Amino acid sequence: MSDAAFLADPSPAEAADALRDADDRAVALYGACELAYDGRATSTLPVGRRHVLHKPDGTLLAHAATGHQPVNWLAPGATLSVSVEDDELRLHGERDGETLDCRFTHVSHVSLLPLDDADAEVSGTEDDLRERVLADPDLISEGFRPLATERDTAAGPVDIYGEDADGTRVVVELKRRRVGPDAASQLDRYVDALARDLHADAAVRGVLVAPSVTDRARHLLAEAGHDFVPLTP
Amino acid sequence: MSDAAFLADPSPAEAADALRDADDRAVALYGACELAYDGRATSTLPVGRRHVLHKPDGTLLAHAATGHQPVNWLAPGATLSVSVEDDELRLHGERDGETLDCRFTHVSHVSLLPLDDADAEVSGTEDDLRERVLADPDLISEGFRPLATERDTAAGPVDIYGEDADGTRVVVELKRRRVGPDAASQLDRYVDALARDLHADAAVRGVLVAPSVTDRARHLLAEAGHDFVPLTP
DNA sequence: AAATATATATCGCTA
DNA sequence: TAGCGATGTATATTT
Repeated sequence: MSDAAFLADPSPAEAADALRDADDRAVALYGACELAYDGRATSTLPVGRRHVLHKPDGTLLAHAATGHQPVNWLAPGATLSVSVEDDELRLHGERDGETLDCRFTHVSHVSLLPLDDADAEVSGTEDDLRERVLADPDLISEGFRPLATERDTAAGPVDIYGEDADGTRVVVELKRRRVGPDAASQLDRYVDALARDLHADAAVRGVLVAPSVTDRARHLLAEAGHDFVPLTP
Repeated sequence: MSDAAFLADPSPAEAADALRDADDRAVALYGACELAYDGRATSTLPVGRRHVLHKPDGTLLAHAATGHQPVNWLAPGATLSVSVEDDELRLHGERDGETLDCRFTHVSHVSLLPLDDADAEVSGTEDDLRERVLADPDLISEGFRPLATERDTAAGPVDIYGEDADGTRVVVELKRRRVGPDAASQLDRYVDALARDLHADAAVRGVLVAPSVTDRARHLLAEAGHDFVPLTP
């Protein structure tokens, strides 16, 4: 792969050439530009100083002064067109009917950056929580026996499906974070679906496993007769 | 605000000084670094070439070759500590019990970038959809009369609350995108809650407004007796 | 390609 | 501050 390269105060044509010669390098642009997105919604931004990053996978990110999120972007897979019109650098990204246009009134800096890809090994996810429950099923309730993970139902796959000490079928829904009403509804859908899958009169117990639960979710769980088991990943 | 500044091949100490002198400017670093995140989860990445952006609001973003999402990050509000140890630049970000450490084995480039903030005017949102329905309530059903928006219930605020041509109470839930089972459950919660708020025997009709629905969601709606109105923002 | 659920989601609003 | 829902959510997995 080519080396990193940096251009200070390039002309629009030089900036355009840099973008075209990027190969597998990411391109970071700094300058003043106007942004216009159209696709899932429509958004325009007046000229302002931004940091624009184009990755070799087509990702296009325009960052303003604040926030984790780019102020405008295109997801991976976009194709970029570069041109110079009226002595201005213009980027036109397109992907799946979405477009993002950047009109640079001034380009202050262009960097060509070889970046390494890397999958971060993340732990503390819902998968880890599941491993923990499977390793010690008594965490759910004394004598709980897991029978399957990702068991399919009409409502979708259930995190853990198993049996109580007294033979009652149990649906376990795992959440790594404090849960709200959505998780209670989700568990409810699974329990309903499983009860039908089995038999009209089959008793199915629902268990929500999470670090904690909001009041409203606790209420929903109680109403539906489901249990909550506090457990932190 | 200070001007933009660019440093090529800075020493670790020079890079650290640049970060400390950033004032209200964002700092973009390019080089090889090892990343370690700990907080809501745990993640480590071996040394690799990355693009790291630190914004004046504390946001810290580390980008690898692919993807919209940073490979590691801290949300706005983080505080950054900069140091040089073993002749290496080290960043330590901290926020609300979360930490992100960047150990640079080599810094190739540092930029100090004044960025403008900007709120993008976005159209095509759920708010726009609501305006459209309020302007032409017949879109819901012939003779529908909106009575309130964001009407509070025990389950949360309802998008639009109103009355049918025949006086039946109606709960309208708006979605700007194709909806799945979650939206059907949400509408169901609202309808249940409103029926209780009013009277035990009050009939409440649920209407989901969205461009389209998935099969499973359609089933859930049908089971609960709710209606679907196709409408694209 | 479509559907479904997760995420270190982030962001904005409201009580 | 916590809860709650929207987001141009992105991303992974499975069908």
